[in-house]
Amino acid sequence: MTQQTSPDEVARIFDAEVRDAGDAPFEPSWNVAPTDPVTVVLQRDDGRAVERHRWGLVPPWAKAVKEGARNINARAEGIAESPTFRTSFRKRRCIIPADGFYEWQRTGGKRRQPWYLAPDTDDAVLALAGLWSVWKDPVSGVWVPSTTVITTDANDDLATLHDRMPVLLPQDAWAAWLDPEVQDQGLLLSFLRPAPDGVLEMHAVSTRVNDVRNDGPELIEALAEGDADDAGAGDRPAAEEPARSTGAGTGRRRAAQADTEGQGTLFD
DNA sequence: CCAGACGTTGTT
DNA sequence: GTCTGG
DNA sequence: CCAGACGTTGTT
DNA sequence: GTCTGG
Repeated sequence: MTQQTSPDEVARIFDAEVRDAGDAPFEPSWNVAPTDPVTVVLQRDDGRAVERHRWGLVPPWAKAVKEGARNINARAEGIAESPTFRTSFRKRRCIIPADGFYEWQRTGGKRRQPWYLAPDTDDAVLALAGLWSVWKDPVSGVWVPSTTVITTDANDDLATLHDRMPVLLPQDAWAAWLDPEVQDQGLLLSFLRPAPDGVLEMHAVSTRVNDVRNDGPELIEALAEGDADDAGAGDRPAAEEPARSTGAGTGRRRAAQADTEGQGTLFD
């Protein structure tokens, strides 16, 4: 996924407060990879918080943090029963604010063609449905917050790329999803369905995104027409010093007003 | 009772 | 932590 | 998700 | 083929 929106901006959009920014400082990213820190929105006792969690849910019984790597996604089907996810589904739901996400298309050959998907409404932030947990490292005693992205069937827009997609929560579902007091599993599960068609724009991008060492706004640039099989940089080594764009105009978005309006229209 | 799993993706 | 398999 | 490793002994 | 790292 991509996360360019700053925690402060996310806090405005979701009516939350930034917490725990120190542990995993925010950097805009166009290539958020498993085990990387991700910005999440969740409900604490004293209000909504924007935090940074490790991507890949580490269950409480894990012996090592790496065990979370397998849990980067949680299938919506069975999420209420699975030992790894059910407690989080009942008590620790969150939203992962993403500017866009990637899907890899199997082309028949070995190469996987990445596509970038983002709201067709400029300035909207996607609200990916997620779960979170905390795990205490038995060796160091350090508490590690972690998160997972819930997936469901792909909608028709994505069907040619892949058969799954992240769950996108419409704005009118945010409050119930984040509220740990809400226990109506039927209601919660009803949110976990494919997004309506037409809310996402998609275009093929360079295979540079396939290497986690690459990052920067160039990763989401559309390939020229007919270049879908282009190697990009997938068969070349990643840059030794990957670009972290600090250029003007990146990592910023316009007023939250526009964001919330955009989001509000996504599922009308 | 203890040991071992606990997950998703995609491929065959 | 909790469930399943043996 | 994709990329990259997948191994030991011994030497510098 | 399968696992680990990011």
